[in-house]
Parts: sequence; C-alpha cells; structure tokens
Amino acid sequence: MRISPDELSQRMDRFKECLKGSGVKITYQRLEIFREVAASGDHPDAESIFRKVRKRLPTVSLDTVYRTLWLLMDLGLLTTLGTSRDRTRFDANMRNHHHFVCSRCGLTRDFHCDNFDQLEIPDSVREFGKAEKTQVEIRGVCLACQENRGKV
Amino acid sequence: MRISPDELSQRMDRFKECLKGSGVKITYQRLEIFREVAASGDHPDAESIFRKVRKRLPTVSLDTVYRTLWLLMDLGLLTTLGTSRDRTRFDANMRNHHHFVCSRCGLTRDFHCDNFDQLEIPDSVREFGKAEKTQVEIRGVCLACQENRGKV
DNA sequence: GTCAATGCAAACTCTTTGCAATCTG
DNA sequence: CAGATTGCAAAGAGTTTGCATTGAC
Repeated sequence: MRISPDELSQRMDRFKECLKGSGVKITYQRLEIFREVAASGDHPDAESIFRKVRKRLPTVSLDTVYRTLWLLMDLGLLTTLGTSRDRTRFDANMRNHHHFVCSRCGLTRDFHCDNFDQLEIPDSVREFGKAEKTQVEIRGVCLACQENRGKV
Repeated sequence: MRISPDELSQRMDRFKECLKGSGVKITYQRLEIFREVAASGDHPDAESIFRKVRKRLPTVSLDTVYRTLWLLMDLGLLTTLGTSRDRTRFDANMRNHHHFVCSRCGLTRDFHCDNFDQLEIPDSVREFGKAEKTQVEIRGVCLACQENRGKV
C-alpha cells in the first residue's frame, strides 16, 4: 500500500518547512528516512526503514534511523503506534485517521471516517484533562488470518 | 485508583474458573500476580507488578511475572496497552471501556461511554477484515501536566 | 569555519529461555 | 506421582549513548 505521489510531495514539503522552521539541519539521512516512512501506507518499524534506506544510502546506521525518527516525532511530523510485544512502528499520516488492527497478526491499516473524527467528548473525561485528539481503533481479524483460521 | 471489592472478587472468580477450564494450574504466583493487576485501576507494567507481588511472595521472580502475564493474556483475562517508547502495561478490565492518554506523561485512565461502545463500523473497514471490538483513545494533556506547563 | 549530525561500537533496558528444583492436581 | 511451573542465571531483542569524524549552513 503506497501513498499517492501528490500526497508524498506534500509530506516532503511539510518536512522541509518544518525542519527549517525549527533550525534543524536537513541531511540526506533525514530526508531519506522521512521519505521512507512518508511513502509507506503501512506502519514500518525502525529496522525495516533502516533496511530500505540503506539501499539508497548504504552507510546509514540504525542508530541514526532511531535518532531521526524520534526527532521527527518530537517535531510532530510522525506519530508512533504503540504495539505491545512488538517493536515500535512509525506513521507519517498526520491527518485525522483511525486504525484497523488484526488481533492475530498485528496488521494495522489506516482508514478515514468523518463520524469518528467528530465524536463528542464525554463529561467524565473532562476531569482527566484537556482532550486534543480522538482516535478509534477497531480490532478484529484480517482477511489473511481468517483464511488461515485452522492452520498454524 | 483502586477497584471496588465487589468487582475484584468477581475478577478473581473469573480467573479461577478460566484457569480450571483451560486445565492450567492455579499457583500462588498466578493468583497474586493476577490479583495485583485486577486490583489496580491504572495499568501497571511488569516491573511494578513484580515489586508489589514480591511483598507478599518474596521469592517470586520477574520472569514468572512475565510468563504469567502473557499466559493470562492468551487466556483472555488481561489485555495489554501498547505504549511505544515505554514498557508494556497490563489491564484486567475486560468490560468495554475507553482510554484517556496524556500525551506528555503517558498517564492512561479508563472511562466508560455508551455512545463509544456502539460506534458503527464504516464500510471501508469491512474490506480489511471482521471487526470484533472498538476502542476509543482520547489523547490530551492531563491536569497535572497542565499545571506543570512551563516547567521541566 | 562552527556546531550539529553521523557512524561505530559498546552499553542499557526490557523481555525471554534453558534447565534443575519444586509444587499442583 | 507425573508433569506443569518455578527460580535462577544467562541470553536475546530492541533501543540508546559516548565519542571521534564528517558535513550542513
């Protein structure tokens, strides 16, 4: 699942703006690492980003990938998906969106839904703090895992 | 935030039933580890469960805590909260509920909301797989972090 | 040219595993 | 009593850090 060229170049522009605006240097490593996440419609982990970036930038190191990913996250260009038991995965889709997660294999797909974007915050939540963003996670069994039902 | 004695004993009963039903032995360690998670209204990690259980069962080991937690999760008595960058945390609340998560400090509180329990699954999600459970996560800033705004 | 960013290797944290001793049913 | 479960110690992932070198502005 790849992102449209249009969306990708928007994301790259936003990336450059944001780095310049924060006085953070635009290096090849950062460019390629962000491009890799931004071009991906799924939610790659650091290792798989590292492997792909290394094809174009053979000397890049895994720790730079990590440093860059967390940096981009602090800058608000990426988010992370908490997947317990699994490695951390990264997401460059900063528009409002929601997740379908397969409870067997962990596959995670984005989807959009206007209704979910506009859920009303219950009063009981006000006492916890100020709500900023609402995200729905639908757990279920993906098609592939349904087919492999009996197996494994 | 502690659970009511009533709710706790319900959870303990369910625990015993479930273990018997699956032919899994009920050991002191398992009892105390589950009790610790079940009695807690927040979402402790393995280490903090270990520390608390050790007060009553001084010889328990951290690897037993892990083995037990994953076992209980496989049996459907616990769920995990994926908190990237943080250790895995565990939750014995198996009723429908939702989470408020502080994006600064990671504080996670449960809440209930009938509307959220009954969200309609969008058609676009059907093509990913069979939906089983829907959970809403509200991200924001908790009261404590709002007060410490400028600090740190 | 200056200071931030990188690559390397080594460290660190959380979690898992192998195995002999122990306990549950 | 048999086989599952535990505790210990050691290993294994994933991620982070210190430091000399390199590269962006």
